[in-house]
Amino acid sequence: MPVQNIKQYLNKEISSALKECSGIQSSNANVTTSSRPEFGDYQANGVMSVAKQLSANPRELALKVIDYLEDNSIALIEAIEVAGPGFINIRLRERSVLSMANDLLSGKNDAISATDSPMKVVVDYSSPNLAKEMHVGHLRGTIIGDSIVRILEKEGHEVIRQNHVGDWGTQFGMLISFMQEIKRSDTENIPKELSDLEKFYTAAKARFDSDESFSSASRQAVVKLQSGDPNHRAIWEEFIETSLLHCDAIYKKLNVTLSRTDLDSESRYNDILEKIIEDLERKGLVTESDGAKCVFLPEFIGKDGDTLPIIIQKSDGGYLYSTTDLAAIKLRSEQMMADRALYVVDARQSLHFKQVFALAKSAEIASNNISLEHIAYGTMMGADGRPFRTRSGDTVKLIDLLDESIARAYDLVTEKNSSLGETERREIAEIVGIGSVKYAELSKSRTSDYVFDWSSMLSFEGNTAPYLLYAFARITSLISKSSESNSPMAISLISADEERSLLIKILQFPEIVNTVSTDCYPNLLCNYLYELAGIFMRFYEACPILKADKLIKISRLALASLTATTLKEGLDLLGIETLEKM
RNA sequence: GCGCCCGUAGCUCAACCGGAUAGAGCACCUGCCUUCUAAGCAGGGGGUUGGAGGUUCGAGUCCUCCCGGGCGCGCCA
Repeated sequence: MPVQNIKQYLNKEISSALKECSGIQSSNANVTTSSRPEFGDYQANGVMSVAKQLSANPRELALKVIDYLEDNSIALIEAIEVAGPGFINIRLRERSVLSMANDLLSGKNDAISATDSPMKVVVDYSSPNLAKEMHVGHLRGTIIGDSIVRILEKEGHEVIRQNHVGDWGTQFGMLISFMQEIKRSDTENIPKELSDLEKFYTAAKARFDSDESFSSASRQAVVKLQSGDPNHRAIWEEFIETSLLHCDAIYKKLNVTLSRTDLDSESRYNDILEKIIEDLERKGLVTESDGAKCVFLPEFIGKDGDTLPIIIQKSDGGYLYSTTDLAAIKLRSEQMMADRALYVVDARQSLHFKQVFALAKSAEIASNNISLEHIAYGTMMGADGRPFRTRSGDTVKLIDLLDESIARAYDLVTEKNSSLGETERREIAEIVGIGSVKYAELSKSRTSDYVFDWSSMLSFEGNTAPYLLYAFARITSLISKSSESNSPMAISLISADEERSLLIKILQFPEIVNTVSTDCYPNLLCNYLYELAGIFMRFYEACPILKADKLIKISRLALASLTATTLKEGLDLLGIETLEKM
């Protein structure tokens, strides 16, 4: 079994050595990559805390661990030594590193191979509200979710995408009522502007907020829709289809893997919502409060120290988000038999999910075998530090942001590379523009709120997608210029520090991917790829390739080629396409 | 009022569940295109990690308090 994940491997080996030397079974070597290059390639930080438990001298314990490891001679390790208060510093053996890399180059091993414990994972993401067009706030969940899905699949898990679109809420009553009003009126100049769903929604909302009789008609309309009235149903279907066409267009443009078959609309649960309520009632969990059906779980305390309700049915008989979510959990647990269900949703909904998950578990709607996880992401803020809006108070349409990014990329490629033909520049602009926007979302830590800013979102310098794409394009160009491109390549020697750092960085790719698939932080993958590209750039500046002696030239070309493969694979996992030229 | 999240360079963000000298990009300054793509590279200035205590070999990270911000808290999703 070849070593794939170096960190994991070292951690396992050193941890067991530490257990052996200390007698403490819970010993963890806590191996990380070295914080400074002069310390080596990896370091073990765990000896000190174990030594404390024994009240032993940490350096002495570290020495014992090293002796033990040397007796068991681990091929990967070239040098190992104690440093500072009890760190263990490790330098990898060049021969082992080269052979690992060459196994990747020859195709003998894959950088990411299928896990031996595949899981069935439901990923609920994107989930726009179909009453309006997608706006910039929908970008984050869509992009992060799509990256997580790609990574899980790459690792060999079975992934079920679920786009839990909002198509069944109160706003549809409002839209239907408004549509009926327009159809009744004979004024020809009111456009039936379903092509601009956003305007239609805004107009309907204005009526809803200003006219009492309209808003109560709207509420009745929802009830009619939900009870299956054919007229209401027909108008509703018109809205949904229009809205889905918008979504399809956005997903296509964004290169997001969602399709119609992944739809998990709220409306599909309509018929079983009643059964969910009955089930909860039978289990004695439901309390009626002010006419609404609620479940009170003692661990949730709200205002004034009262127990917080989970409302599952409104006093007018309507169902809520909580109800459909419970129904979705039931499906995902009982029928899909998922091991994990990931909800990639804005952090502001964390209380909602805590409640729903807790209820699902205690009411046994979800089995004990499913792990329900809210993959929360931070809110997009405006420059004023409040959730993002434009000056007029409207949100920015997602499609406008994407088009702007592509337009700016087009101007830039025209300026940088005017010799390229029109269609080629359009292609480059598309990939650079979309890639930049996606990368801007992915590269920030998932949980923190972040400020929306056109210029940083659409920047093409520094830690951005174009930086990575540029590194890739340089390598493609190199390879196409070399006459050796067809001969089998291998990295035969390391003649410069830059080569060594690049090589080791490449081999760390699986470590990162593995971390992201469990913790769902794609920004770690972005950081990694940025560092990888940065190391490549330095290597490229410092080490001539095509002009080098034949042996070195072939070796460096192979290294560059492996860098390109890694970059491409990584960008692929982020859902970003690569370019041969830019 | 209660709960969750956050406060790191002028700005936007990192920091691998407590590790060694807190890193990038933008902006600013200085170099590098008759040699593999300058969307790049090399270098410079810029920090009491909001403040005060505490825990220990070691704290941006953990605990307490304070200041400041965001979000959530009964019929929206």
